[in-house]
Amino acid sequence: MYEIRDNVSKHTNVYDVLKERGFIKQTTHEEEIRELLEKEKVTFYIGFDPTADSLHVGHFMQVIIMMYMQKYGHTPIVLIGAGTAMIGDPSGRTDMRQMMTPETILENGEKFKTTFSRFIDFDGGKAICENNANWLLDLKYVDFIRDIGRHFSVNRMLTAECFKQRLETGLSFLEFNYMLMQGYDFLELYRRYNCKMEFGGDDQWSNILAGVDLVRREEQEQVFGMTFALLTTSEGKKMGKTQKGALWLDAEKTTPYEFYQYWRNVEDADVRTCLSMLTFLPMEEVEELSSLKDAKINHAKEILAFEVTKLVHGEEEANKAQDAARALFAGGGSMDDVPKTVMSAEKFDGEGVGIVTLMAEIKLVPSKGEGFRTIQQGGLSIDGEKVKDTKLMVTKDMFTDGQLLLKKGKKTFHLIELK
RNA sequence: GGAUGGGUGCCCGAGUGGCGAAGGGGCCAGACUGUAAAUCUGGUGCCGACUGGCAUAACACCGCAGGUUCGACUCCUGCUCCAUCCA
Repeated sequence: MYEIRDNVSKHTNVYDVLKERGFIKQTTHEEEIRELLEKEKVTFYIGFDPTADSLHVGHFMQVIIMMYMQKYGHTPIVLIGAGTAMIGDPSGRTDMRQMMTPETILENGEKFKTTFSRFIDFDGGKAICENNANWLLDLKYVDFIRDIGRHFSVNRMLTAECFKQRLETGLSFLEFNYMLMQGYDFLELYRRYNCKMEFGGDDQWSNILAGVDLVRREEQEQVFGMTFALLTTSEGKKMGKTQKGALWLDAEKTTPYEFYQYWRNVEDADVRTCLSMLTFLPMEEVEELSSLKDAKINHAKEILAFEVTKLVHGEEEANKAQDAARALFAGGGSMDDVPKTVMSAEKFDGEGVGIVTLMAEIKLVPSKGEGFRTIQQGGLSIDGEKVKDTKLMVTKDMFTDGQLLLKKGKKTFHLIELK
């Protein structure tokens, strides 16, 4: 469990804290929300559809919001969307999501739950974990459209931002229903837990409004919604995407070292946003670090990378990742935690192993063809020396203390260790 | 159900008988640098240890299956999926 320190902000109202950090994008009622958060302990919810087997950085932003809310005394409901995942949210998509089997959805949901409990305290009702499969799957079609469907105007839905794109490329009735499902979630949570707010990424705005509306119509009660900026680069591209796909929180899918490197390499222009939204450093410190210029900003990036890695993978892993990065890029330091493969020494007896074969074997390149190309283009070095010959045989005597460091391109390192 | 248009490599997208398929994006590498950006250059089917091999070996040769042809992404037939309009 990660604890947010008290010095994170001078503000006492979490609304001001979130505002200060640049999270808030749209609100249904700004003043009322601020006031409510000031006066009351509020129960709020954020939904997560288990469409993958690990959370990614986009989800993580939402988790951070919940951490802030919890720190300031409010009660988060983590809503696992096993029910809604059966439908698939069309928001911001140009094509339909692939249908998922209930088994995968269930499994993913379980993994989500474990991850959440690393950041949010579920003890003694301080947070609640719910699953909308609990009510959505048992709905009766006719009852549902009579009771809930009647509150939704198709005319209005069609004008909603989230369907705009899909009206051009095609939208099935299945997906069209997503909004009703999500709206209904809010109603259920209001009834069960007196949940008064729904938060989400800015792409969830239409869905959130649907819920706020529905609760008002069904219960004659005012509830609230708020969306948060999506994590984007200064050029508006989504952050947290790597060539391999998303940047996952699960160490199996994205190693702490890779995770660290991602943040170590963000663009100068994005340092501020990242520090502010993804770390709990006090704002003065954020300002100070992000105002560093030229090469000095690397210092800020190092802190960013360390802090975010620490948050996600713990201090020990963060230290290891940092040590490894320093050893590789700055020279010196411990090579213990550099990405590596241990291989048996006999393998390198006699003729040895072809360099390209070796590269492919340790997954430094996806195919041997790529390996040849890399070497031909001068993209590979061994222990700091550029490899010119694609026919190079790697033998035992090339290792120093049983280690050999391969470097592909500028930033990809891999250590081979003999055993 | 009918009519029309369309399915091309990671993505977008050209191509109407010689294509391992233009162009762009992305990605990889080189130069410059600060593990940044921008810019410029090269590369990007697979295999491989080489100026070679492979589509009767594959995830992967232009949606799938046949046919015409010396030769098919290109022509023909059937199927399938998508979009638009009509019912």
